[in-house]
Amino acid sequence: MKKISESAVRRLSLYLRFLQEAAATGAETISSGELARRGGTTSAQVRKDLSLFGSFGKRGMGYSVRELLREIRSILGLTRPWNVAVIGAGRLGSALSSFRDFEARGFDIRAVYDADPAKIGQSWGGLTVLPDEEMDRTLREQHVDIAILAVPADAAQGVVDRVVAAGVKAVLNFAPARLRVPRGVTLRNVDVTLELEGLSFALVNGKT
Amino acid sequence: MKKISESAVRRLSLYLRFLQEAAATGAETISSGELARRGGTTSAQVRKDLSLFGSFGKRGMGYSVRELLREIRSILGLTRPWNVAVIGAGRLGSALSSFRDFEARGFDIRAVYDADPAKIGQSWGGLTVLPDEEMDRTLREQHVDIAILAVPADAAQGVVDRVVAAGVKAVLNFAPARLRVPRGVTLRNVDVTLELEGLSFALVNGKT
DNA sequence: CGTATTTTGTGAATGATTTCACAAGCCTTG
DNA sequence: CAAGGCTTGTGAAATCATTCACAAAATACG
Repeated sequence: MKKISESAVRRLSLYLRFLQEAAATGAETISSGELARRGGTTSAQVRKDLSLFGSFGKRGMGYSVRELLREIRSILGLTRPWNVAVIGAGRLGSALSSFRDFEARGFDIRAVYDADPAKIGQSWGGLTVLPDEEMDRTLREQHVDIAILAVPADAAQGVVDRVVAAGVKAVLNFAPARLRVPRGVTLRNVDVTLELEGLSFALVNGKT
Repeated sequence: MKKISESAVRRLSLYLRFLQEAAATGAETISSGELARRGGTTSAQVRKDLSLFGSFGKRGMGYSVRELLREIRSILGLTRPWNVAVIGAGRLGSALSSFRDFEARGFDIRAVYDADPAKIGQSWGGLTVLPDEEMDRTLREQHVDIAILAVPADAAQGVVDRVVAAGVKAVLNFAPARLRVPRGVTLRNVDVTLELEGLSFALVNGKT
């Protein structure tokens, strides 16, 4: 299979969102031009992205919203639900655990962990904060696929090592730290400080 | 001036972090190879990134940690503090407002706003949640440079229009929505759902 | 002082991604 | 059912980003 760039996957995810919006308004079909307009890209880009996976459109007509929704969901692996755990029950972990949007998209938060005894046992919308000693066992038991790390930077590498040992194959890291994971485990970082510094650069350079 | 890619700026931001770590351990110099190792890139990439802005190293010796720190901070516009406002006092806004790391890096959170009367007046670490009607006036008064949007997706475009009208030139958007901003305003998105879907794709495709 | 060693800075080469441009397909209309 | 008008799918071209490879500069050391 061809190599798919990260940016292409990001755009597919965006197209999926636009398709859902279009479906909500009752649209039956949508053109690459319309998807491009909403995504701030070009129609050729949209068609190229889709062509990496097949031919889903009808010439002259565009794409069937329903069909393309189904295809992109399938490409992105969103036809099955994923089990997610949030590690770290601080303010950020709390915010992420309560984000109802995730459930709607098939990311089921199965557990929240923390090392702080004061936090353990607290209940958040049906979830109880578990002590981190139970992490290793329960991550396996619940077949957790994705771990979201909302822990301090200096704890992050230790935590990621443990979740990987417990069979987790995908990690979304919010700690401002560069983590090492073995081959076969996918890591993505959300680094707010980096984003702010990017904005700072843009401000002093007058770029858009 | 040459065009600087977004990824180059991201890497500079990372190098900055590594330099701070190195400085903390008392290191006087650092090589491109060492920076590359920590950043998961190559030494040639590091040198190329730096060469976009000047020649900061000594052949045979590497870079002076102190000097390169100063240079990168200057490149990224981090020699002055920036005024930041957080819009939306939900859980995410709360988490962001309390993130002490920002202050340390020169991003001063000057105000938090919300539209919900129940939240207004609450005090968080020296900041009082202000009603959104005061936004337009106080953003200007406080010379806010950067707005962090932590509001629901369907409110985001309206909010961004208002902060732009109030003179804000950089926006960090956490809402899962594609926003339109005029030329001269920089927008960055942090979209957790997109990241999760990227992980989902990796899981079903066995990619790293 | 000269040689060995290290590491930078940077053109040239390679690789990846985006844009262009157009033939081919599908629908509508008369 | 033929002509006209859209819109797709995709090679080719162009642009953008990364890696290579090496001369030049700096130090260390005998």
